[in-house]
Amino acid sequence: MSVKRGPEGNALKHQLIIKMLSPEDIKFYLGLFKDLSVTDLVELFGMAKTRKISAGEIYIDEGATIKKLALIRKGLIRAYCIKPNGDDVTLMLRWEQQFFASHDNIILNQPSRFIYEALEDTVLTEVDYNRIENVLNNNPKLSSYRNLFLLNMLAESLERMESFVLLSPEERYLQLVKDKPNIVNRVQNKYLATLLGITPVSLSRIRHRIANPPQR
Amino acid sequence: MSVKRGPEGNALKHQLIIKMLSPEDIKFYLGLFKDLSVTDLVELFGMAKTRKISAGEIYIDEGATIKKLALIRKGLIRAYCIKPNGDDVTLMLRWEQQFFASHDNIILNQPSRFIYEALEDTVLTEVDYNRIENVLNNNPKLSSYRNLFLLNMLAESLERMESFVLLSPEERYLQLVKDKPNIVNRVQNKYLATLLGITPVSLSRIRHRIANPPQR
DNA sequence: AGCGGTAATTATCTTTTGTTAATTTCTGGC
DNA sequence: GCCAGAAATTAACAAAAGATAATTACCGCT
Repeated sequence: MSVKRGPEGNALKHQLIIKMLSPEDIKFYLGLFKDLSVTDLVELFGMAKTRKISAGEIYIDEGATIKKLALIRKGLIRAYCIKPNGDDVTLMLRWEQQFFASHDNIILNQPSRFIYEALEDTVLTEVDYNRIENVLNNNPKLSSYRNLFLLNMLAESLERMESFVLLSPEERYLQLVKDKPNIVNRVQNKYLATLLGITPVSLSRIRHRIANPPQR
Repeated sequence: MSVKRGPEGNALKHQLIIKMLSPEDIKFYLGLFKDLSVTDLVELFGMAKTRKISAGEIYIDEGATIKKLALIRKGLIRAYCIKPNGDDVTLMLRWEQQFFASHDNIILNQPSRFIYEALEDTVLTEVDYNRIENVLNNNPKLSSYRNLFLLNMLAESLERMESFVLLSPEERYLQLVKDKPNIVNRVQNKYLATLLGITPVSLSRIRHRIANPPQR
């Protein structure tokens, strides 16, 4: 009896966990992480919860300390913060098939300075980073996946940084329209403006300039 | 004989490698990586080379493809790129005890768009990332160190990004002076200006405004 | 100490952005 | 389909930044 306990226990655990992941979930994750085994997927997402957030609702509030890591299945999330003078500034937009995390909590280990709200009705899969950290550390395949994600996030962040140094506001807007036209359509201009580091009024003028090029 | 070959070979290898790392090097690295064993350090830096670059010299040129990872022991490195119109823009500054890498090569797997030059006589320890990648992947302690570094780089990059969205050019300059006064002193203003996303002329005016606040 | 080249500052002018407020357009809810 | 509130645009003005050029300050080198 005692001999079989270990394996039996594991098998049981897996069965239970697999029940929490629907077949569609498994299929979805397998599509995203092509070279991961179902076992690894279950290990990662077994303790994941699905959450629905309706448009306008706040997902992570300022001051939060829970290390949430979420994958967006449907919808759109905006991270913003409130400047001392009161107006809010968009720092990040995330949409379908993208991960995001309260980065103050996970990266800087401090209460979140940012607020994460849903701009559309949103469905996401969330895990508590504390609970998966061990799994990530001990499973080499998952470790290298985390590494890959960090590299991707870094690349994205560096690219955005470059855009501020190398491009004018107008060029940044044109780049955004070119690279993410669907997002431009889904998000209000006032949020896009602060994301680009300018005011909504200024973005409006830029759009006007683009539509009416100065003829001579 | 054949029984002892493995261990013996390893011991020999270590001895040879340790010879390449001077006692000062070992001490230096131990100070930087407090919880790494000497064995791990040797594994990482055993194949590292020391390079001296004199002020004004280029370390990595545009179009380079070698995945260099370097630790600055002394001196200061500037990464910049040349815009289509011809003027150069500083993207990054790195100095003592900091790592840097040709990030186009390592992160994006493409020829470097940037040029890395020494602004001062510089001494650095360099490794070919291809050669240490296996070591990093297979040694859990080193893996988690790499992870930590990626997180730090990400945090830094995000902070810089935030500064572009949340602060005015003047506030960015004040922040730079406050956070890195020694770097401000070591680097020419024209390089600081483009790092802040403005022109040297504009930085000069900002400095003037700060020195002569508008009295009323 | 003096020379020459570069960096930094200043000046002038143009363009762009920020700010505030008014006006128009859009949109969701009934 | 209408109405209220929000978003986007437009307007008007102030402030800041870009561009170019001239001037001044600085620095390395002999």
